[in-house]
Amino acid sequence: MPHERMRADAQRNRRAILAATEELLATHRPEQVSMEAVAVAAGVGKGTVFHRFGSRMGLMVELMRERAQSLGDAVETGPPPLGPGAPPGERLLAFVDAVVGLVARNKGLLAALGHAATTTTVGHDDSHDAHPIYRAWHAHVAALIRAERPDLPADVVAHVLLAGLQSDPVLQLLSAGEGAQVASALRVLVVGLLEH
Amino acid sequence: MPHERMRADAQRNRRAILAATEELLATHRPEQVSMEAVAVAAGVGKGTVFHRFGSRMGLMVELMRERAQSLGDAVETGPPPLGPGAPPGERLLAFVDAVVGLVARNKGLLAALGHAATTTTVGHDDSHDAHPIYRAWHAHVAALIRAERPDLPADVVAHVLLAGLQSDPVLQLLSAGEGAQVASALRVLVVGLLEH
DNA sequence: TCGACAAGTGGACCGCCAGTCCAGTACGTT
DNA sequence: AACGTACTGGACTGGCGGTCCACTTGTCGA
Repeated sequence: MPHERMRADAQRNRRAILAATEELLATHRPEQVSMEAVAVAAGVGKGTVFHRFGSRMGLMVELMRERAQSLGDAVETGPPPLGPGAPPGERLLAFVDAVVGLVARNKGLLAALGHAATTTTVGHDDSHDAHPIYRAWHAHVAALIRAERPDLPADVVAHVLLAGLQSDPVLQLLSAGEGAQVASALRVLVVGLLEH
Repeated sequence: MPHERMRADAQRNRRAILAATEELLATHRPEQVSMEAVAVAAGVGKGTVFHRFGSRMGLMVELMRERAQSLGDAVETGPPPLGPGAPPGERLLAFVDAVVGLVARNKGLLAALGHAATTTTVGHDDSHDAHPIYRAWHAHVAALIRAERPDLPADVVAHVLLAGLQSDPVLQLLSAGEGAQVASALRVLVVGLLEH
């Protein structure tokens, strides 16, 4: 599991594959970034990609995890208002801004995750478990909402707020550089939520 | 274009295909409802399905259009609060309720639309134009928001609000019969929006 | 009533993709 | 140096959306 215990060539290929995926995602539409294309761009065989990441979903999640790492750290141990210490309302606003920024900076990746989620073979019965990053974000947002508005079904409200990050039209706004508008729209909704 | 001018057998097959799609969507996961499966279930050839609807997306949009017809009528010419006459705020709340109800009643269809959108070959350059039904809903919501809050970027806020209808986690809540919670969560957001 | 022609039909076919398989390769350990 | 194992690559599979075209069948004017 920890990358440090992997064979040197495996580590090298892991990095090459992640870098190639990033590169392709930055220059092509997500559904054009096939696993084979990634393998070719990384200079490895298709089997290697699947051996390492298991599936398209696994590859995308891993890439997303790297991108979301610093935000996760900031939320858990960083300084307020993102980190612990500030009142929940402020933390929520800060988180929304941060998350929109993160998604905007990685336009194609969220779309690719969504694409992978609907494309990936659904052989197993546990069907739809969202990717771990979404789960973490949702848990955080729901907890903050619950702290300010215990009267609301925080889980559901959190899902609705985060839905924008998976919606095609919003993703397109972000690609078009309208990240600031999306963030401010979300802020308006959150503020309205907090002010009873 | 008008279905009445079609040959009798073509009309019959059109209905059979739509009915079969509905049936399959109600009993299987959307990504398992392949065009071939639809053709078989309808008792026609694959070519007929494509001749009539052009693509997977076209089929799903057509089905959605039928389902959304009565809502569209109610909004344009029906009685308040859904139809014209009531203040924008009330119309917006009524519309949100109605739309959540509609989506809940057609669980699989929205997911299938989303799936079609990401799956469908993207040969042409006009890339992402959302399906007409989403466009209509968005225009309506944006207009109502603009009427109550001219200071906000109504388009963007409308996209964020409607995003829930395309988000997998929310769609799952709806499938689980939690439609009422989703509707109330959206109401809370809208109310917060309207109360400055 | 009938014949002709456009509209409708069906299913073989194409290219593409996620994911599998396994024979071969090369790293790290002793 | 020699060995076992984890890693590697690419041919292969199954299934998809969509195309093609020879064939059939409603429709409508004469």
